Amino acid sequence: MEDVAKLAGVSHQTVSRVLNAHPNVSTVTRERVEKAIAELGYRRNTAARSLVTRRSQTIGVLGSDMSHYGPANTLLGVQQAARDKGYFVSMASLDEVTPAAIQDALEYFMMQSVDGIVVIVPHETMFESLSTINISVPLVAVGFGVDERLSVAAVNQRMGASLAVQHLVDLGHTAIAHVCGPPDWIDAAARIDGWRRTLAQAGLPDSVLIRGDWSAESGYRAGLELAAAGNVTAVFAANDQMALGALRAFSEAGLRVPLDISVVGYDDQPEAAYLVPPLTTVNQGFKELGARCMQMLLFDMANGHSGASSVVNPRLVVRSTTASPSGP
Amino acid sequence: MEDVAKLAGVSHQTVSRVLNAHPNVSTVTRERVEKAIAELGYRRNTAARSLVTRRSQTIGVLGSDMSHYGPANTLLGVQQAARDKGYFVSMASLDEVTPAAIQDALEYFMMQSVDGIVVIVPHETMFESLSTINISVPLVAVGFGVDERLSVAAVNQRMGASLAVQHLVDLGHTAIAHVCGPPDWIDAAARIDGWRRTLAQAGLPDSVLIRGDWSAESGYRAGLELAAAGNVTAVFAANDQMALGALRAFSEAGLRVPLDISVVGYDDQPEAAYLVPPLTTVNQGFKELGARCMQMLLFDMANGHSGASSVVNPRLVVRSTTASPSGP
DNA sequence: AAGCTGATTGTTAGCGCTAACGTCGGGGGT
DNA sequence: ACCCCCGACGTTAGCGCTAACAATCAGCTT
Repeated sequence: MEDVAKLAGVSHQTVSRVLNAHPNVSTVTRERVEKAIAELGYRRNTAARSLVTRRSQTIGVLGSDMSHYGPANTLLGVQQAARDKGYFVSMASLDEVTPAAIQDALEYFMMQSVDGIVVIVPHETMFESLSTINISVPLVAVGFGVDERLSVAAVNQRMGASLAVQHLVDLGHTAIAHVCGPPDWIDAAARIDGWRRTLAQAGLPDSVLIRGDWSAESGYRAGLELAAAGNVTAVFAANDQMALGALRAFSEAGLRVPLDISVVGYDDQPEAAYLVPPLTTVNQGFKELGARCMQMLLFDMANGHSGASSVVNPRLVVRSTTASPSGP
Repeated sequence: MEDVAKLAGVSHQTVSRVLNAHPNVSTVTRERVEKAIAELGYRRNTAARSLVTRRSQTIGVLGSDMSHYGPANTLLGVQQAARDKGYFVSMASLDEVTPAAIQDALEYFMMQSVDGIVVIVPHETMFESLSTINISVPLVAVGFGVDERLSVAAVNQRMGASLAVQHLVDLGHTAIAHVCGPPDWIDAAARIDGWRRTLAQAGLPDSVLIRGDWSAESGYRAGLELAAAGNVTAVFAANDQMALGALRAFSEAGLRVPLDISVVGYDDQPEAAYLVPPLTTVNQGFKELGARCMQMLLFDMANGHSGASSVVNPRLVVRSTTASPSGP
């Protein structure tokens, strides 16, 4: 930095002012300094800066289940948003979602003195752990229910489920099954709830609920089961993978989609549009979610813990796996 | 730190010595200091430490295609190894694998003054970019071919493919198709190569090669195609997803696995063991790969660029989708 | 007993940066 | 003409830590 100052014929402090976009620097000087910086390929030392500003410009992202579409994309969304805002992201991923592992990971982030933490661990267990653990930096949880002790950014899963189910109701379906995700997953529970409420609101009775595990395999099994029973005209699957499995099961069972049975997925994975037939599904907008996350975290970092929540609305994407039920 | 020193009745330097496990500290003093540290919940300031040691204890991990099993798990492996070695990991993921995006991400890491970089971008494009770009910290690339300009940690894909194909050859198969991954993916090319060489070594002619895109869908289509042609008794799929798709296609086509046709996958995803029938596949040992990566990076960080390479040997996992071909 | 050795501890000087304050000069009000 | 003010810089003092050196003392040797 001293070198830059010398080359530009100013003091190191003026260089600092230029770097920090301080107002009281004349245009001439600013340009001279910028030229010197470019010429020397100077980069400011993060450690020294952190030492005096007491901020690391780093946020920690705690994740789990990164092989799943949702968590993986949420991570990417957060990471991109952080980078856009000039933050670095440090990540730690949980092999097992236990209080001890969570504690360890948070301790790791504290060692690094991160400025804030984003938690992407969509399990009830995590929710419980967070209520007990007390951490000294702002923390935003992704995908949890609203809770005054926690700042939360989430996709409105109930609304997403509602969108899917209401779409089927509007088409005239009255028997709408749900293939849900595994227990302990918060999103799975929320989607079940949304499915149930929407049926109730439409004055329809509860329908078949089959437990899956997010995998295409489990969707396939559920599809076979539904095809055999033959008592529904539509299925709402809690993710696209399971919808894919169900589609295949129906095709094997000789059921035509959407003529004989309608299918709605959830996630809008890139493949969804290229399935045969293209899958009607629910888009969650992970980029947006990541951006909201950073926004909340920045707010909490500036103003202290808010306990606020930011909810992203999912969007129904109608493709070709849904239609009105054919006559009985 | 001064507080800890005061509480322990020593100088701040002695506290520093204890923290850095310096030899010349008496046991009594060490214990007193440790007690004081515990009592005050003291954590040493990373920024100040970095400022003087000139190391950030952070490595940057550049990744792409994190929704795929391979890259995602490599990242997890590296991340875990880094944490074990006391390093923090900062990540940046590429939306698109272009020289500009790569350059940007590396620049981002330089701003953060990472101590080293791990690149998990399994594309030919990345390899080309790395040859031109010159970066001032040690860099280890994952999964690339050996190149003296680059330090590389990789799974021996050719061997993995060989293991799979040789297993089929040993069972007596003579017509072994390959469903490969998309172009530009280094691993896909290496597996094709391994398949081809092993056939040649066994004195067998080249067989059917069908291009997939890693998705179950593409494996399914390939499976249908192979079933229709009926000219092979075994299939080696370049990943488990495609093997899964092929299994389904064969089942639809009335081919019994492994009686009528054998299938070998690649990756050993957790689901592989639970498919029906359980899938014979190749395990890549991502944990090990991550550990090797860190080992090489640490070496290069200590001794300057080595251009060495560390190769992890994959392991064939024989389950129930492979058997000797039935008579003609 | 003086001197040397080595183990243990304390003292000092930065690492590179920013915040706070000091300085300087030129323009406007009286 | 005088003063004051304010914008545009420079100077100084740390942020919390570690490396290098200085100091101390016990246990030896000569």
